[in-house]
Amino acid sequence: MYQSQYFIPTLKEIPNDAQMPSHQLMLRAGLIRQIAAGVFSWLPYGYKILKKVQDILREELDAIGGQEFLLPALNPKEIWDQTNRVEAMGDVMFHLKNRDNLILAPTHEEIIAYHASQSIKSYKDLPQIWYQIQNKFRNEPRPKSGVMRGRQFLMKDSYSLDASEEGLDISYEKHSLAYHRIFERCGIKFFVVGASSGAMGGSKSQEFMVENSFGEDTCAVNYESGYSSNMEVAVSYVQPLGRIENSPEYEKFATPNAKTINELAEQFELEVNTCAKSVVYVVDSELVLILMRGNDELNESKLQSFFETNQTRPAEEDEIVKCFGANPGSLGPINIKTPIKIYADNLLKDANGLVSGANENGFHFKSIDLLRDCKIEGYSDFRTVIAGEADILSGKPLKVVNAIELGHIFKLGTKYSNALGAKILDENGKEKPIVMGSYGIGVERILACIIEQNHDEDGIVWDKDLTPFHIHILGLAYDKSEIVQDSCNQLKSELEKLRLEVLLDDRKERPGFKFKDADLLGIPIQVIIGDRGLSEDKVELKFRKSGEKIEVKTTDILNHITKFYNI
RNA sequence: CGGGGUGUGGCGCAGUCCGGUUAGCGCACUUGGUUUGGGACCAAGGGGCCGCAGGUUCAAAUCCUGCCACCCCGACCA
Repeated sequence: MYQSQYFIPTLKEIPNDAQMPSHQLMLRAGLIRQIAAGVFSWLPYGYKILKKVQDILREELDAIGGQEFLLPALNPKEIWDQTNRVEAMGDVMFHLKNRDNLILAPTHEEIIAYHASQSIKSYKDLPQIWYQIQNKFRNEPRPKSGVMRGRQFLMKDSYSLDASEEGLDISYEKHSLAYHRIFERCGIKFFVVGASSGAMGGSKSQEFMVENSFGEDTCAVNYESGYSSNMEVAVSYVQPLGRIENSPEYEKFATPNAKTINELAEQFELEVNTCAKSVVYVVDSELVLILMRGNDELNESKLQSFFETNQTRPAEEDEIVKCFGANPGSLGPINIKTPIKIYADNLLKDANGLVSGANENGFHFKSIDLLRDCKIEGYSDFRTVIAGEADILSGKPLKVVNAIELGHIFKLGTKYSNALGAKILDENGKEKPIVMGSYGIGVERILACIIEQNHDEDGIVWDKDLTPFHIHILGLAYDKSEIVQDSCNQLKSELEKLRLEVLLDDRKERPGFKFKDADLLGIPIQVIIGDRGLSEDKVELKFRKSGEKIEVKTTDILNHITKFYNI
């Protein structure tokens, strides 16, 4: 490819709209251009590498028996009504104004289940793995970070269809392995976390995450022990409070200036951990009290999975006052004006000797015994893990990091097959719903993550195993020097015979300009060919990653390159 | 949806508070010349409905009203 004829509009300056390094570089190196918030065009240089990422996805999915589909972006609303997801998705789903019975598909579980229901009738037809690599449409409230979160985005989605839970386990495991291979081949450092299944339904679910300060998820990790978990479900080892010997009757005492746990602990010389904090939530429009240890923070995701609902919110002050007869700051499990259900964090299980609010402004109780003095409906892990706490695997400190969700694998179960009537007859002639799994990867996110992990101040640094071009030939004074032209073109055709992809900078630009552009584009090897070197029968080789530059004889250049690419 | 910010040539910005030449600068672009191994220099050019609409005024990029777009924080995120 001659660069003078290749549309690759590079930018010297960082576009004002881009914050994330990968976003900046994708714009600067001419991979993408934004067309609206969360909507991007892929330019030739970007699309070239994006297709290579897709090749990897296809190879690895084909390797586990996947079959590629091309599914429509326009879907009949009727099919989506059968799983009630038009309502569940709400504003996230794009609707059409002038064709009300169609929607833009945000994902394709329904369509897959629909096809299965039509044509899969027997356990003998299973298992199947069906996948697609296509644009999905979601009306994201706030697109951000370039292709990281868009309203139209490319997704690899696969779906497994099995006759049994055991079959699903196998399909799920196959995907897990395929995902490991995919991300390894992309050269991405990642980790896997257990995740909450959210509104998708289903049982087991894991996310493939990439540590990144711009990531929208938060995870607790310890790379040494291998512990990693989304903060939604992360746990750590913390000693429960337990019971103390001496357990007198609880007793009210005045705490006029103590509104927070810290103030209370400080003024009365108490252990923060023995103060039970009262957190009031509205769960499915019912007020509940959650007792937390000291300054532990309630984790709303854990609360939601405990109550199996996503309808939760902190109670408003007026609701609290009305129910408890006291203001926040003096709340506790005893003497509630209108008794409500009380739950407590595992660390407080059966504890005594606690201090908590007396539900009377300015007063607290001490020596509370949860076994004796109040009724706890249930204990669970409600607390948010804090960085530095002990990892449950190794006891070593946990790190809390931001992360990008690259892939997600789900055991869906029978939710969609039941809703769409995707049923089979088993060995005994008994009708059963197909057991499904769903497995997604954000294709453009892969590219963004590669660039996040492989760039420097000069530009992108592609890996030799995944790069738009293998060699970047920089012809210095190409337009003036016939000998440079001949030399460049000869090398180009020799390399192309070896099936290596070559970008030849034949533009009428000054050397410095070409060097800067080449570093920005990030092709692994630059071959710098100019009159100066050729006069001594030499060219220069620059390795983008290390920055190392070597002068080699023109007769040796091919050897160096084939060695680098192992061919 | 709440809060904040920004819209001026392809990109990055100044000018807006305090209205008044022909709207300016750097990069990019065109032509000519000199240069040519890390984003050259000189000269001459081309390119703007100053986000859109309405209003105030003799006069609006600048003041007022409404709207739109984009970015950031939050909420949300199958």
